[in-house]
Amino acid sequence: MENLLKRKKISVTPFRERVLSVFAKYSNAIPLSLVEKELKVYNRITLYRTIKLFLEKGIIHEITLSGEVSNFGICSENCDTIMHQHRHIHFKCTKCGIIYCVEVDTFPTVTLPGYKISQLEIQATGLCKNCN
Amino acid sequence: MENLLKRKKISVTPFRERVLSVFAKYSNAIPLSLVEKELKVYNRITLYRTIKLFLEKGIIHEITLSGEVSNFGICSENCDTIMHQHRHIHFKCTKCGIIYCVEVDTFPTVTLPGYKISQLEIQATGLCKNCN
DNA sequence: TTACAAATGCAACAATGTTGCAATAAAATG
DNA sequence: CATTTTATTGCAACATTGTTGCATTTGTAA
Repeated sequence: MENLLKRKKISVTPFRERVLSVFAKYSNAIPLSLVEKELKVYNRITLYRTIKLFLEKGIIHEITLSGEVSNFGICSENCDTIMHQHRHIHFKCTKCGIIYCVEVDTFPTVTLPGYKISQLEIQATGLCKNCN
Repeated sequence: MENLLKRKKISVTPFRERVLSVFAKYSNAIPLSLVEKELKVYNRITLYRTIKLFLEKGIIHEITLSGEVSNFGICSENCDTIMHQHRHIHFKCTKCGIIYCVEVDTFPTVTLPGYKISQLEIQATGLCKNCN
């Protein structure tokens, strides 16, 4: 936890560790409202700034599904400052509502004539392992 | 324009026709701010309600890319009230910033062991036809 | 342990989105 | 096509979400 912050070359503060531990507690992506609920006592402004910093440093990544609020999840190792890697698929279960980052062996490739695709983001909805 | 509203079984009003014509003017997806700019004179509340209604009725669909504001585009014919169909790929050009809905012949299929995928949404970033 | 840089919290604000309700306009009916 | 019914619009007021400047506090490195 503390190591992660040091590795990303940002100051280790109690608040940042608390925020990180919330993300660590959930293996899936969670909305800001849940982070706030888990923290119980917190400063809204500092939280916004922390989330923004974590996004910039590649500590967490944002998942936006149409018609949903943003969800945030801890990045896998291959994320970096310049670009978030998405070798996983964002999956939202229509029954339990949980948003998962599902790792896949073979990530689909798409070619669009005339276009140059540099990044691909796949978002699926349906039933998760538990609800299926 | 008027036909589309009638086909979707909602009242035809001057305001709705104006909003529709803005979407028709742009072949790609546009953010709310651009709709507002194009309308020039409008009521903010009515616009929100109109957008919400159009989304529900499958007249427009929402495109959410991580870190971006939502964009809206006119639905292709196969959208309906229950579910928006996405046989196209949402493409955001990193150079000009335009968001396109690119139709594809063969839409990728993804299988996740244990999961039941009912809908797939693909969002790509890179260079568009013009900027490439 | 001190000096410097960075993070935090407060106040104030800006942008975005929502609700109840009265006035108004569109649709349905005879 | 006039009238009734139903839906839409706009206002006021409010709720939520996100931002900025600045003083205070805390973390880091020497």
